[in-house]
Amino acid sequence: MHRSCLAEGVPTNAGNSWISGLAFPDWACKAESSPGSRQIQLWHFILELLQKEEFRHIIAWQQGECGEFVIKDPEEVARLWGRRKCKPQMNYDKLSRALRYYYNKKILHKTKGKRFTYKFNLSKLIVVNCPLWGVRAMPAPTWFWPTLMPVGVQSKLLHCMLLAHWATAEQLARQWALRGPPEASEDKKGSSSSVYRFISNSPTSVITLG
DNA sequence: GACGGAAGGC
DNA sequence: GCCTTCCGTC
Repeated sequence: MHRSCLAEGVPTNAGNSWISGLAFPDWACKAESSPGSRQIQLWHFILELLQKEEFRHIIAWQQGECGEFVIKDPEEVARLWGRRKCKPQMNYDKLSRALRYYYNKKILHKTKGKRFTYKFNLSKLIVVNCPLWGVRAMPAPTWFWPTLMPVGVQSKLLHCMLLAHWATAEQLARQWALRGPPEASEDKKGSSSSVYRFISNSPTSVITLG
């Protein structure tokens, strides 16, 4: 993998990634896993930054708002993005233009009235198998997991599911702090496909659910 | 600051 | 396709 201009301090994909004490496997953060592109996508990079404690002073999840985040230091985020893409002239004006292209794609939308605040679109994301939302684990409906699913579609679905999990990771961490992870509780029994199971398993095993 | 059109690169 | 760059508009 050549990233000669990758600067120190810029998040990479080496090893597992963490958010609020939850481990994400390598594949979850692989820039190269982005469908249709061999290069990292901006929204993926944003998620990388949001995952890491060390960048919390420049970009962070908005408390109490699932999927919403605030860019606290726009020029610094742009600088990091520019380093990652080997575009030293990158600035927030250009980065924000790229973010605005996500509006039509329903990946992001702007939180009106709040400066530098955006929100990942979670409205269409998967709510199944999320204990926090009171949805007991159930087999994924057939419309969601078709028997024959193109690789690209699988990847997109996984990205969507990841987003959903990221958005609830804070709450999960709090729950786990009180009750311990599902593997230590009775929740793991039966056909329950908990969030923990999704996170810890390989994408292949996730795909075969249902 | 935020938006979106246009052109262009890869 | 996904930006990057530039720019006019609000």
